Amino acid sequence: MPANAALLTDPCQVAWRLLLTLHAHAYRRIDADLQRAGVLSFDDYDVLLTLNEAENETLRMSELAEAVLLSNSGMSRRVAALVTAGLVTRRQSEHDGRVFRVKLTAKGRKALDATWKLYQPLIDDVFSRFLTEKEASVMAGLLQKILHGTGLGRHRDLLKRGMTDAPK
Amino acid sequence: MPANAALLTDPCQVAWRLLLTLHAHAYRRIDADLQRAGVLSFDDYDVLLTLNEAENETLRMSELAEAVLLSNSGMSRRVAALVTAGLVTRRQSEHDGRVFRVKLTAKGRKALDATWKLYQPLIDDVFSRFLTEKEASVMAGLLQKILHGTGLGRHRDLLKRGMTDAPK
DNA sequence: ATAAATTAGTTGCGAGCGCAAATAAATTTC
DNA sequence: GAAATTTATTTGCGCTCGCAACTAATTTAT
Repeated sequence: MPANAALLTDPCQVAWRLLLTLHAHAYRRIDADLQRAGVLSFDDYDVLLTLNEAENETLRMSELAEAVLLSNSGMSRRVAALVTAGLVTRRQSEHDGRVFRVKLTAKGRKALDATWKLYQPLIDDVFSRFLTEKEASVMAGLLQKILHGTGLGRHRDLLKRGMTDAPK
Repeated sequence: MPANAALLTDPCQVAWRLLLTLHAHAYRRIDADLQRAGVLSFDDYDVLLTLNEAENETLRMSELAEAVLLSNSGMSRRVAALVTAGLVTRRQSEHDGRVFRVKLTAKGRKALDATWKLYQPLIDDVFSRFLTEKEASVMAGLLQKILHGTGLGRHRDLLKRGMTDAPK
């Protein structure tokens, strides 16, 4: 049984699989709790947070889609829902009629903060409280190293001096 | 901007978010590559791998669903598809007519191995190759610590002497 | 023994997603 | 400067999922 044996001996494989398992458990649990609390869904939170961190709190559809790893079509529908809910606005660019810029509304910012109040302790519940600050730093460093290595870590450079240079 | 500030300073929050980002990127990329190669999907692979690791290569529907974090209904449909594809069998228990046991077929085991041949280098591409063996061990240790802490790490105890005691 | 309650698994339904085709607005080509 | 190409975004369609309702099999209660 080659697959089995390799999994159990190689620490990389073990780490990879543990990462998958932890993500699955944590995501499911947090998403369920957020839904039960009646605040933003995990995925909507991600969109609004991305907007909140963006220059002027605006991004074009495609930028938003790429940032949260959603297809353009998926983002199109999701933004439509967020507009209906009054959490963002979506208006056509004046310079280029093809692009639509999405912007966080005051209500959206409020929803973001309200969700964060619940989200933060949930992260703690399933993740943070099992790590010392030092361990968390080590973990963050390793994750960042991997993300940076794949060439995909540039967009969301959260660590240290990450916020100073624009995503370009 | 409270949400923003907290994210950027607390290493736990940074680690958590990096984990989400890495998972999203890696999952998408691996899943796309597997699909392009025409082997098992990531999710089907997970089911078959779980069966492969199980005692006698059989599990009941609900055990399988819980192991891969899928709803019972979802597993019901997925197993139906796998049966059609000839990768597993599903037969009613003699002792208790309510339970159905799913079992890996020879063809299923073949598909598992074929997928693994492609899957392994993909894991390396997006994950393993950026870590030394020591770093991978550290990472695995931290992840395991968290999973164990949440009380959800017991089912899949991959590290060290994990395979000796049954899931109970 | 039979009715009520419990357990295992499956379907109806609505929601969200990605892919590919369609639309709309630039830009390039000739 | 009109036609062809390219770019940004939105719809059509089929797929998968989870929840709740359902069916079937077993256990418990009386």
